[in-house]
Amino acid sequence: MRDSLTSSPDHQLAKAVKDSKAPAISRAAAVLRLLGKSEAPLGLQAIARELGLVPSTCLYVLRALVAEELVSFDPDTKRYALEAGVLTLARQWLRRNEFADLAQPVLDRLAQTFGVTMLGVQIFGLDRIVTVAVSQSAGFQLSVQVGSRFPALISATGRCIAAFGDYPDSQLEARFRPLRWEDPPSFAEWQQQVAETRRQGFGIDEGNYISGVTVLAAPVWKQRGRPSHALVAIGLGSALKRNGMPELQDALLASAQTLTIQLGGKMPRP
Amino acid sequence: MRDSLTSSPDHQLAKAVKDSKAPAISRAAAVLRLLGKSEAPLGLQAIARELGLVPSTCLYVLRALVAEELVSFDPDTKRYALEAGVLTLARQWLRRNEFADLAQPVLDRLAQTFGVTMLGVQIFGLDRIVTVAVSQSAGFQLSVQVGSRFPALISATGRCIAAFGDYPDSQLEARFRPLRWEDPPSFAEWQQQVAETRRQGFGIDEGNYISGVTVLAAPVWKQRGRPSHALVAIGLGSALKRNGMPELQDALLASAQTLTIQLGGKMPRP
DNA sequence: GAATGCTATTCAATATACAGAATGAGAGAC
DNA sequence: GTCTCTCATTCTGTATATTGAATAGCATTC
Repeated sequence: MRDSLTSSPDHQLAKAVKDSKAPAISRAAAVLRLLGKSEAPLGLQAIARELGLVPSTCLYVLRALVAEELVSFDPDTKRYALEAGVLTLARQWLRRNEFADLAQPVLDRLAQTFGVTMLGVQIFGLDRIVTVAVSQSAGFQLSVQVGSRFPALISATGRCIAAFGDYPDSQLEARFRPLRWEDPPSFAEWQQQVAETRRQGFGIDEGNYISGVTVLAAPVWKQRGRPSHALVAIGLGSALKRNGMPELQDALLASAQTLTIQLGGKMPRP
Repeated sequence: MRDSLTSSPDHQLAKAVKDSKAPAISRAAAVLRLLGKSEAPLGLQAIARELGLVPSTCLYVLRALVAEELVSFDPDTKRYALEAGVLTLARQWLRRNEFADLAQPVLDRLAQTFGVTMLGVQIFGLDRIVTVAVSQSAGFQLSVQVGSRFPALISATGRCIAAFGDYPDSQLEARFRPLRWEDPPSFAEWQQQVAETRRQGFGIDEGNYISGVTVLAAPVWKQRGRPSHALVAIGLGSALKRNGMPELQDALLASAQTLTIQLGGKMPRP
């Protein structure tokens, strides 16, 4: 997901449209994502220009999306925005997502016990991870955080993905290079940390991703092979050291193993 | 949204596909909704049969949705299900939904003060309402409830929509008839309650929708005209009577009026 | 082990969704 | 007031998405 500065016709979209036998769907998804990213409702031209679509085609896409209640249309301003229909889909997804269900009480318990923010994330290969469950020790604006996306190899979860995913180094490096850290490790340093992660069973990011913030991640398997999810603990570095890192590490690892078993998965080495 | 018993090719979909200039999008939306409704992942044939689609067309739709990460595909079982991409869209919608943002603290306060479950809902004409924010006095599985849909005229919110929407009686009755209540009022009784709602400024449902459960709803306006949202309080009838119904009514009405002003709307009678 | 269901998938013909130009419809400049 | 610029929208021919049949895979049954 490259940030599009001002107006750069979407190149990836052009390819997706060409290859697909249902290009309207790629266009529709691109429109939805653009509307999601935008701070304010957008007009037809703005959308068409940003995505490199012909205005008339774009209009038909938008009309179809409005008819499906995925996009709202204000007849006065002629502006389009996301509609609540997307919420309904998300709710349905959450309802039958086993991992989110099973992880939630675990996250709540760990967040409360150790005073950290806990995430349950789903892994999408080497591409990215998505937050699917959240528990915060203080305050509770749950739903706004669920659904966040991050590059796969960033922070502690990234070290887990690299450690247990069995990817060739060349692929890892290609994905590693463009990452943005506040305090970036070198690829060599990072590979050592990945090796350490493989040994310990969980990953640590000590202020690399965000200065002063320590992140722990333990992988969860749904099938044998590559991990499908992870449990993540996020805390201020100082707070974590005081509050017993070792205990949190043990608890995190144990919870991840329990979840793996509940999901019918298999840890890599018995 | 008619419940499709077993296998009834979707009639509404057929019409939507025909009228639209981008039928693939209607098909895609129908597939997403079907996958959302389904308890388990579905195979290609099952989806095509249920929606009345040609299997090959359905395959292309599914492939496009998989490419957009809105649908997941298990190569072993050849089954399709909703993917986490829908979550990301929902999160983006929530982030820039003014009503949900403004309503959340209000709902939290009312839920805690009166020991009731509070909802913020968005109104879609005479068709339906969608829950966009939730606060429960005990326990907190927020996200799973957000996104729920109900028929527009059901329960207390329905009386508000009828009272302040200025719809012709014939339309109201057509929408009223098919509603399912546990203890259904007659249309005449209901119209009296609607009149009462117009007088009081908020709607009450005392055990009609669900026996033993009292629901209060106060409308919120985003523009002049028809109400766009509502605040809803749900409690056991007995608990509500003890805990000071009048106070809750006043607080609900006051909060709805405050929200209306914050959203830049206008109450009907100055 | 062949046969019979069921799947998912490919393929070739054609109905139609789409691109691009032409037309309306407003908003602002002067 | 008129002109102009930009926006949304309609119109029309053609590349192509969709269709329905044909193929291929994979269990289960006989």
